[in-house]
Amino acid sequence: MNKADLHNVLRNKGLKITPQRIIVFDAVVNLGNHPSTDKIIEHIKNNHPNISVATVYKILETFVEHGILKRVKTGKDVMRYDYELEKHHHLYAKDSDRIEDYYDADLNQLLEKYFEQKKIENFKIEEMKLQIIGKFIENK
Amino acid sequence: MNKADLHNVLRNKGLKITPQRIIVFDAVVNLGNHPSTDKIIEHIKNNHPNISVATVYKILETFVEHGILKRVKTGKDVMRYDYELEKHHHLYAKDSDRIEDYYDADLNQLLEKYFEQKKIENFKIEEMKLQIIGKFIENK
DNA sequence: TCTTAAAGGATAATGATTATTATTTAATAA
DNA sequence: TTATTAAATAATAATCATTATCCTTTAAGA
Repeated sequence: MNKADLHNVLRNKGLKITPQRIIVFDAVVNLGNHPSTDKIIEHIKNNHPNISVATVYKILETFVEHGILKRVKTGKDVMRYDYELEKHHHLYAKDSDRIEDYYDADLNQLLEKYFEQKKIENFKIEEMKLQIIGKFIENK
Repeated sequence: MNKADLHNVLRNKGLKITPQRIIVFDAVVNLGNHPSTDKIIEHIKNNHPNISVATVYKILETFVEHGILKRVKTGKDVMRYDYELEKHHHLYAKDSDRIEDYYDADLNQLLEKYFEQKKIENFKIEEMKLQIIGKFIENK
């Protein structure tokens, strides 16, 4: 999902293409992904002060309903949003509360193969997400 | 972590062993694990109506700080608690919002082996949690 | 027991989210 | 291009979970 796709997706779903929706989507993208509601609202307040907070909440809700964004959760108490729909996992550092996407086709394949053999009783797998918890190492 | 251990853990951490703490811990265990704050408070209200809600919040916070409980997050908006400290993953059904623990030593080994070879740049792995999303199949 | 720091209880305050309702607007067709 | 209308937005009030405050009680150790 990128900015250009948004138009089409909204149209296909029968949702109106409004400036507010574009602005909210841009905000999530510009904030580098995984922003919290706070961050999104703050960003929009700065750049488009005439958009109502209630509208932002409603748009986020609409986007999640229609699969345009996903909600991500960490151990902390805030909701965060993710616009990348391509299959990926998350690197998460508790101390800094930082999240990064982690793409790894080999890993996906490994997991899929594994669960083709090893069936889980009474459960049909649709999707798998690995949360890799640790520390980011800053290189000086 | 089981009920019997709680005493020792509290004592070792220099935390006081209070009836309220025991009751909150029991509530989480009795609720079958992964209960939401709501469920915990409701359960305690029914069985011990003289415990303050604020106290329950404070105890949950204390338990998380000291690793006695962990917070679990789903895609939904509520906080849930997990007392099982043994390494495990989660089966999660979006529709019913149900979570089950999933133990799989082979899987743990597979993942560990995989990441021994495949290093992630600038990241030191401490822990991995697989969230397996899908549907529970009820058998009639 | 006595002492004291820690913990609990009650309630107010906070703050994020949701609901409400009037107004505006995007989309469609005439 | 304009008119129509359902959908979307804005503003604000209401809600509700969580946190803070402050006073009282209690667990733990001397």
